Amino acid sequence: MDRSRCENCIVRQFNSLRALSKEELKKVSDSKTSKTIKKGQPLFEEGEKLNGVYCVRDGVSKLSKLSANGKDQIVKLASKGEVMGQRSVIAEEHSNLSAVAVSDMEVCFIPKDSITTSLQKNPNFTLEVLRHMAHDLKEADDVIVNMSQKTVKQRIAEAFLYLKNNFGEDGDGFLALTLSREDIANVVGTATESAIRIISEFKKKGLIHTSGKKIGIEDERKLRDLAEGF
Amino acid sequence: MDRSRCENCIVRQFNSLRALSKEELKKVSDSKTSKTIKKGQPLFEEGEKLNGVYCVRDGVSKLSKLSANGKDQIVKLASKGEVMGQRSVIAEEHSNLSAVAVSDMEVCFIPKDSITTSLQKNPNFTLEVLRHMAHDLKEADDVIVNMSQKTVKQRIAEAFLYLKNNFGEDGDGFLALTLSREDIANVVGTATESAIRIISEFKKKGLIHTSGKKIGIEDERKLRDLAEGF
DNA sequence: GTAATACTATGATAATTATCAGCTTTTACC
DNA sequence: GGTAAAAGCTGATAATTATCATAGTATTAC
Repeated sequence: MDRSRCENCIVRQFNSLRALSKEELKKVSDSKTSKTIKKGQPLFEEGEKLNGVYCVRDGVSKLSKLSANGKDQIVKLASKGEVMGQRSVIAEEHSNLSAVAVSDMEVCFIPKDSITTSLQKNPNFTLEVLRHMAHDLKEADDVIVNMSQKTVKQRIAEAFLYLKNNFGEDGDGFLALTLSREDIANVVGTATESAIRIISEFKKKGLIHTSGKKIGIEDERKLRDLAEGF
Repeated sequence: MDRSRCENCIVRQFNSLRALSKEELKKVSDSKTSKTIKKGQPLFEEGEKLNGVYCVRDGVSKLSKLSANGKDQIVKLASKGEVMGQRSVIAEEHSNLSAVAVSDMEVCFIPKDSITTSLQKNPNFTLEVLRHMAHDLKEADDVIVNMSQKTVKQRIAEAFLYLKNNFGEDGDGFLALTLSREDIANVVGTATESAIRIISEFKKKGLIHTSGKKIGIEDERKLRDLAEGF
């Protein structure tokens, strides 16, 4: 079985491409190109015109937006199965976000033509994309509320729980996705020093343990209570 | 001309319902009910199961989410032409937001059946809804960045500019949409007292003028500079 | 292997924002 | 039209968070 073909790609099960017909999928597969992206490399930049979407086969990318004060706000972390750049292609706008790999990645670039024609002809696919976007919008609403109503401490606690739930742990009990302290700060929207300070505090309190950049969750219950505001 | 019919409703031009066929529109119009909502009254509550969507003919509604600390975070203000509850109906989930009128409203309630059948059968409509949601998602991303990277002062300045751009001014140079100080605080995600203090400060500096609850923009340029961080 | 560079860490201090308390003004309602 | 309730306002203070400075530690490049 040729795993480089979309038809045989497991990742597809997780995203809206599964609603494509056999013929459509064949067309997509014929037009796509595979890319390997090293950790730290950009996939696309804010303001760039996207000629297609990126389907993540492996690895994780941060989607961020530069704010006026020069800091990057990470809006989302996209991993296996997620399609990046959909929003911009659908709205026919330049990208509002930058995408940079936070781990080595394997992605497929799908030119927008095959996407847009399917969007116009296959209601099932369009509806599937719509459902995904509805979900993303809900998540975005939740992020807005968390950002504006929770303290930095709560947001960091929540971020660790999020990382565990979405990316899991390695064999040694550390979070499988290792982010730099700066990236963690940019996820929760705070200064790097503040993030580091709170991480130290969590460590002292036995909520987490660390080894270099790696972070492991020690007391999930307490972390959750903290995130909820108790 | 019967203006109570969707076919003749101008508001429709602003939202995705314009992509419906004549027959679909007729069906929607036959099944919809018109409602008058007084300022302060709820349209629906967070967690409620929505059996349809609300199309705003007149007035403004706040869409908010209760946070753990008991404060309401206003995520969006919906006015003429906007469709509320779409996201929940599409995702087949309970609403993640509450909707409360911030001015007297006229809305049409459209049962979800006519929406979902059109979503399955009319790709143009689905695509139109998708485009709108893509736009909402971009706006949500922008809000996330503003919330996490800007100071309360900047966010309030921005909120006033937003109110002017989206709802305009009355004959006397006041913002057409009058929000309570508490609502303003809930839009920018701060304590009511902090919002009031900053409003007083803006007044002293000649950026705005007030009369009771009403707020008028005095120096748009300076307000914009402030919002941008200068 | 070592120098250069980026990342992590911590202290001191300043700025921002929240909270609590008390007061005045406005609004709503009988 | 009077009164209770709600909303608006201000001061004092505490808590949170950012900023600046500095130093240790890890990574990378040559």
